Order: sequence, then structure tokens, then C-alpha cells
Amino acid sequence: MKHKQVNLSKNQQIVLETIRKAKKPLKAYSILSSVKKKGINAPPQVYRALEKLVELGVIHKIESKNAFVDCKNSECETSKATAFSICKKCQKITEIMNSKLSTYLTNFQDNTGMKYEKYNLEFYGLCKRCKL
Amino acid sequence: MKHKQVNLSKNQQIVLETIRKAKKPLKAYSILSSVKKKGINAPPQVYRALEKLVELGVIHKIESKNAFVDCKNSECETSKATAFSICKKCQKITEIMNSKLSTYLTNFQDNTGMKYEKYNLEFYGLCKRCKL
DNA sequence: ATAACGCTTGTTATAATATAACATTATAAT
DNA sequence: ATTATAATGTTATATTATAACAAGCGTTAT
Repeated sequence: MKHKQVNLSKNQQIVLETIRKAKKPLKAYSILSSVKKKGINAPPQVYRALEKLVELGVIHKIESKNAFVDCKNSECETSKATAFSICKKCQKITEIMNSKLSTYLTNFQDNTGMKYEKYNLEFYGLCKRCKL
Repeated sequence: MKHKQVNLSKNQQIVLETIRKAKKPLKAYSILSSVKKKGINAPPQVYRALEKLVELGVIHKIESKNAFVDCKNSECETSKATAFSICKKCQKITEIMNSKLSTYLTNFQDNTGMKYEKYNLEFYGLCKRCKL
């Protein structure tokens, strides 16, 4: 469960550090305002870094929230297979690391003959705390 | 595999018909421009209809595309369990109707004690045609 | 019947998210 | 060193989505 190491550019490092320090998924413009003091001034700089970090699999995008989290799962290579749980109440988002699930989905085949290379799964519900 | 019947308001009907006629997922502003001739003039009117239709489960949102498709699956009650395949090349999007998959995911439990009420799964790959 | 309610509508304005396009600079590969 | 690739900085703009408010319609409870 270690962070991956890759060669990152300056802006990519800054954005990644910001995401890693956060306790929750960050939105692009929230990242932007955090990194203004480090010399990143404009949206494209953030979006470009995010795009690359997603490609590398060191962060993931929570599609239904337009937010980004760092990948805590050393097994999900280059973000091909991602699964999250999202609490509808407190918005807590957790990456699901379950090898049975990922095996099941990676091998899933429907009847259309399509070959899947990648998936993203988002569960919604109430987390342990909010369920009480 | 029949369309669901529900009591819909005028704008909801108009938006739903537009989505049903389309051969592919539509974006909100594309819907807006289609329905201007029917007297719908502004984004909130479209977004409100979309929100309601999603709640009712007669359409689904493809989160990674910000696009909407009508539900062709009489089994996915009020959009609690949705799965799609998305072709990376031609962008063709298909709703996956596979009872094993939906049973598996509906019953999925991780180790955090979270109770899931809903999920959305999006597969990416190459469709039969584009694979050639 | 009418008041109260819930829901939908219409409208203007604006917030939030994301990319295009272009000029420049840094890094890596041969 | 030369070339190719990737990253940067910048301005402007496109795209997606919501806030806030006024008004109308249909139900139903009194």
C-alpha cells in the first residue's frame, strides 16, 4: 500500500502533493487555489497535470463528483480498474480494494463481443458512521 | 424490454422523447437546442426535467460523459443499479443488462461495513466493430 | 369554495468545470 | 548537437450546471 514512484514534472508533483495531503477528493479549481502560491496560475496547468496523473494511475477521477483522489492501491495499474464507495450523507469517498471484485469485473464479458480494457465503478450508500 | 410508463409533466415528456429518439446519449445543451422549437428556452428547464427523469429511472446519466440515455432495461428499478459499456473509439454506449452482474454488485459488501444502495459501473473498451 | 400545499414552469443571471490555441522552454533520445 | 517529445505559461472561451425569484396549476383538506 505504498505510493507509486514515477518521474513527474514540477507541476505534476505540486498537484499530486496537494491531492495526497487532502483527506478527501479535491476538485480542480480547489486544487488551483491551493497551488497559486506555488506559481501555478491558470486552469490548464492544473488540468494538464491531472490528466497526466490519471494516465499514470497515481490519481483517479471520481466521475460523478468531478473530483480527484490519490490512488492508495498499489495493485490498480495505470487506473484500469477502479472502484469507489461514496457516502451520500458525509460524502466520504473510499477506494475499494477487493481482489475478488476486480477479478470479477476485469474478466466480465457481456454478450456483445466487446472487449473491456478499463472500468470505473462507483457505489453510493451510507457509511458506517452515517448509518447509525 | 418495454419503456416504463409514468406520469410526466410536459417538459419532462419533451425531454424524454428527445432522448428516446436519439441513437446515442445526449448532452444537456444538445437537448436544449433540440427542444427550443417546443418552447423550452433555458438550461434550468432541461436540467430539472433530466433530474426528475433520472430519479424515476427512465433515463440514466453516463457520468464520465455528462450525457443521458434512456433506460432500456425494465429491471433496473429507479436507476439503482446501472452498468454501461463505452467504446473508446466510436463512443457507442450500451446499457449492460446482465442479471448475474447486477446480482453480484447489488450484493457486494466490502470490509468497511458500508451498505450500498446504488451503483454505477462504466466499462471502456472497443466495441465489436471498432475492434476489427 | 378557498386556502394551503406541492410541484412544475419560466426567466435572468451566474457559478463551476473544462478546453482551445498559441508562444515558449525544458528534457530526453539518438 | 540535433531532433523529438513533453511540459510550461498565458489569454480567452467553451461547456456544464445551479441559484434565486416570481408565477401558475392541480390536488385536497378544512
